[in-house]
Amino acid sequence: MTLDTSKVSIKTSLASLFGKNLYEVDGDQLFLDELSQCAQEVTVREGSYIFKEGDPSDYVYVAISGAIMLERSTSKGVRHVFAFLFTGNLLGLSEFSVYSFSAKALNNVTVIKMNKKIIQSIFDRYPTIAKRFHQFTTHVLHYILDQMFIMGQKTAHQRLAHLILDMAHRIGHGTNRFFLPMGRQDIADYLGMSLETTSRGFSHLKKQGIINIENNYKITVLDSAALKEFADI
Amino acid sequence: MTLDTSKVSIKTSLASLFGKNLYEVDGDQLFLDELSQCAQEVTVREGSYIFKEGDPSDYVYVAISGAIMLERSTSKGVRHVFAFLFTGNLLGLSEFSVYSFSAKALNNVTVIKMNKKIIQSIFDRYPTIAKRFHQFTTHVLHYILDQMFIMGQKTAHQRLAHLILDMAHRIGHGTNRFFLPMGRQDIADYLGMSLETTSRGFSHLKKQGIINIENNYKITVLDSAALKEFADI
DNA sequence: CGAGCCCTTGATGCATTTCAACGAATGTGG
DNA sequence: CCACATTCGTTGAAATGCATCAAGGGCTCG
Repeated sequence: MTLDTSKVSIKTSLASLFGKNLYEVDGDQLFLDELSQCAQEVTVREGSYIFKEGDPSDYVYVAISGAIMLERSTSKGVRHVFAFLFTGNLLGLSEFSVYSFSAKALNNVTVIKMNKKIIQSIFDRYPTIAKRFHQFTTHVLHYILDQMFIMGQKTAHQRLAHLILDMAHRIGHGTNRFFLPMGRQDIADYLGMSLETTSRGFSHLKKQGIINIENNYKITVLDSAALKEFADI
Repeated sequence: MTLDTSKVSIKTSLASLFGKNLYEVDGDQLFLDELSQCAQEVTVREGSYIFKEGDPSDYVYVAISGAIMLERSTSKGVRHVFAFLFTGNLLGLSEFSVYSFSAKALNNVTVIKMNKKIIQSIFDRYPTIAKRFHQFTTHVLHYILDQMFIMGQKTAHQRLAHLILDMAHRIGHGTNRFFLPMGRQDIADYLGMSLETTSRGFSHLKKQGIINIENNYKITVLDSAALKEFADI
């Protein structure tokens, strides 16, 4: 169980988690050495689960590459998608003994898998790292609050516009062309609408000349200002 | 700026925050002594704000009595209600420099007001307390996730049924009779629906014999099983 | 008693879901 | 390499849910 912390992809992901200048701070190299002892690089194939709702929450994960979907289902089979995660995002930070949702790989995914108990003990000895970690939790809280706001306030098409803007930002990193890793049904279950409404939303934005769609998944934002206006930001 | 930590109401609230056996743990009396130095009991009149969105987030609050509503407004005047808080709930745990929402007193409220910087320094010296505090953050996360799940749920009336069950649990504490501290508009802005739909939802549940309503605010759950069935849990 | 506030109820139109059919892309076996 | 099945997305039509507009009722307080 060792982790190559000199690998660029891993560096990038850890930096986005614990702070950009992680490798510059005094004593952090020690932390990284310890981390590499309790961490492990794992690949997960498209469609399979990193962990499932109800599994003992023994590990914390950091996404290195690929796209992950957090979902939960009711006993009656109704599904809800909580989030889409990408490089640098953290999974499984529950304080509870079991995960309260499942994490599904939308494509081939690599993650860093860290033993929660060991990482906890590391945190006890590196309070600066622990603080950064907990700051991350409140950032997540902040993000979810925004998401809740969107869920409550917007019409279905506006919510979709907001998702596209979010994806353009998180996947496209500023460029206006990106590849959606999830299907229409996933988006529908994320935004709380039907599959058909999602599809109509895409079609509508395309007809308006605001976005372009190739092959269902390849999206280009043609008029970013109009999209923002439409999303009512 | 001193706090009477022997007062029963304060004991109860702190216990619900930091753990039930707070007063029994070794060294925690010391923590409480320090806390009492940086904390203050404050009363807030009905309708006024404990803090507002954009205020510098210098304080953390714990609700002692009364009901609090967390809300946010867009530039265009659209309001969203994030949460209703009661005895023992924590407010203002943002890691950001300003609050990202406002906290309004729904009735006369008393809170413990704690200086964030001082409490932070206390946490540095009492890691056990700090850990409990951060655990609380993830509990909030958990709660909000549930809320998001409900927001994605099918019908408006189902969401309302969820809220009633939640209130029965949190205000009524198991009994089936409780007093709603918020108005129909607040509920509407919380569940992402119109005032009228909220009202119709209440009327519908009343006609079905599932709940009873006196004086608009006094609610009795007559058939808890039916209400759960309706909420589709 | 009247004003003001909040809640309720009704009517109407728009947004969204649901049902259903079709089309595009992908993969499989003959 | 071509039918065929399968999966996923699109589109249309009908039904339903919800918001909006509008009016009325009950409560509280001056």
